[in-house]
Amino acid sequence: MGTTHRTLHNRVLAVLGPAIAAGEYSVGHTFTLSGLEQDFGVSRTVAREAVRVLESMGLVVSRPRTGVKVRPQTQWSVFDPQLIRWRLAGAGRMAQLRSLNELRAAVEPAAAALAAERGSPEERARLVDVAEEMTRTGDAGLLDTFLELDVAFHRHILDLSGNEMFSGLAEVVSEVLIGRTSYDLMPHRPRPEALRLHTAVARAVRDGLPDVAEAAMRSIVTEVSDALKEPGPDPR
Amino acid sequence: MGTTHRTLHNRVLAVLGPAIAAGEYSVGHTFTLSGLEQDFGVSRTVAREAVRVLESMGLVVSRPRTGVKVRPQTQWSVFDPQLIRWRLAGAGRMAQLRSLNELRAAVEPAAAALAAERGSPEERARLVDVAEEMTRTGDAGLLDTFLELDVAFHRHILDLSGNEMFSGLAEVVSEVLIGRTSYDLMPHRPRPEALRLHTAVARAVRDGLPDVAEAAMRSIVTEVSDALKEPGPDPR
DNA sequence: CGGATTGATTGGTAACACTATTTATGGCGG
DNA sequence: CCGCCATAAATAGTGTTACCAATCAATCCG
Repeated sequence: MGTTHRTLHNRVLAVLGPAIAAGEYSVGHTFTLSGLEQDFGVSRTVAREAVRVLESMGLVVSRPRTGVKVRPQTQWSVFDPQLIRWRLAGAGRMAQLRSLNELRAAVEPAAAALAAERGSPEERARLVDVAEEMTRTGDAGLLDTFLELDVAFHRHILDLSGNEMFSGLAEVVSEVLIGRTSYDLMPHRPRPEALRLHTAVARAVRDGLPDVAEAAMRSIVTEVSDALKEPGPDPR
Repeated sequence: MGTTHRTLHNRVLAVLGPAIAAGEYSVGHTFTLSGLEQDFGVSRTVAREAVRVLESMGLVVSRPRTGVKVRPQTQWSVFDPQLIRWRLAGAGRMAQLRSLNELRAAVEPAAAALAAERGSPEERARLVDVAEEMTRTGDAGLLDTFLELDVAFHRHILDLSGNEMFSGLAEVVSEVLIGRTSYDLMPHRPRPEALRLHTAVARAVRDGLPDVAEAAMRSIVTEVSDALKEPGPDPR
């Protein structure tokens, strides 16, 4: 958790951001700079810098005479990686995971298709290696290593898509995969079907078959979102 | 063009941001705060606030003794609406439009499917009204009104999806639609096929048919991306 | 009821001390 | 004479304080 608390305003953000993101302050609640100065024991400059960042994320607006007002969620920059992290860390975690998974379900199949069309042959071939390694570690029950490979697999496809916006989701997808396992939303042993599908995606990408890659990836992500719809951690 | 130049640091951002986003400063180029103070004729505080915002978008890093360094594009928050606007305004316009369209092609069909499942019957029905109005104005050749309706149509579907991240793309999709017409990347008269498809999406959503809505929307967005792939009238 | 007043709060400037980091220096051992 | 490491100096961001200007919601008064 080496979150960069290098500067003072980042330390203020690390407290204020998650609190606002978690809805601990009602929409319309207003802070004052002097209030923030006192609460955090920082100078005006630092408080202002923190507010500027929150403002650029759409979490608050700052106006003279009014103060720093919390905006409704609909105005937030919901794709900001920092905001996503704050929400994953706090109360909105499940809601955030759900919407992120719906996003994945939409984006990753498209990314797989593009990856099959673009990307160098070597890089596409490397994907098969990762998939096979996943099968090995999955069968062996090496969960930590498996997670790392899973993350690498999905990130690689997003990068191969050649679309910077898809690549930009890699970080977020990683956090979803990690968060999912650490909150027991995953079967403790990877399902054979899932492993088979990952290999299918990899081979289709390697062989330059966009439609096949897209379909296989769609199976992966919809299977996952079905699992998330079920109430709690899987019994049995 | 009412971009909020209310504050001084926003005016600095309005110049610095687009310049960096357009790649006018090579990766690794370093500014100094005192340099920015002089170039823009602002105080240190203002320069620092601008840098803080750029930093939170991943465009630069600020370190002691080193200065404010431009980061490689792979580190940028490519979903930040502000950054997207800057790129659409400048040199990276076509590239940005292309990646945004690929994103739309992935997201909007999924959003249409979700909209058919969720959302109140009244709101879903309203979509049909918009589609029919589009057909009327389209046939009549009222291009400005048609664009407004088109924007409203797509925004409405993204909102009805009930996924805040999809809704969060509404602003961006609007800018794509607007930018597309204002840069002559669209037929000057809406194609009858496109009008028919919009109506088909609307009816499927109203009738609660996710698969039909998804398929029809997919036809819309892939048709558009095909149009973008063609060389087209080179602007400028 | 409408327009002027006012005071709370952010916006902006300036000057200075602190701290981190790079670069240069110098001394020491080989 | 060379190489290496410790140390000092230079430099740029970081943080603090104080003060004044601009804004605007609320209030007061004609």
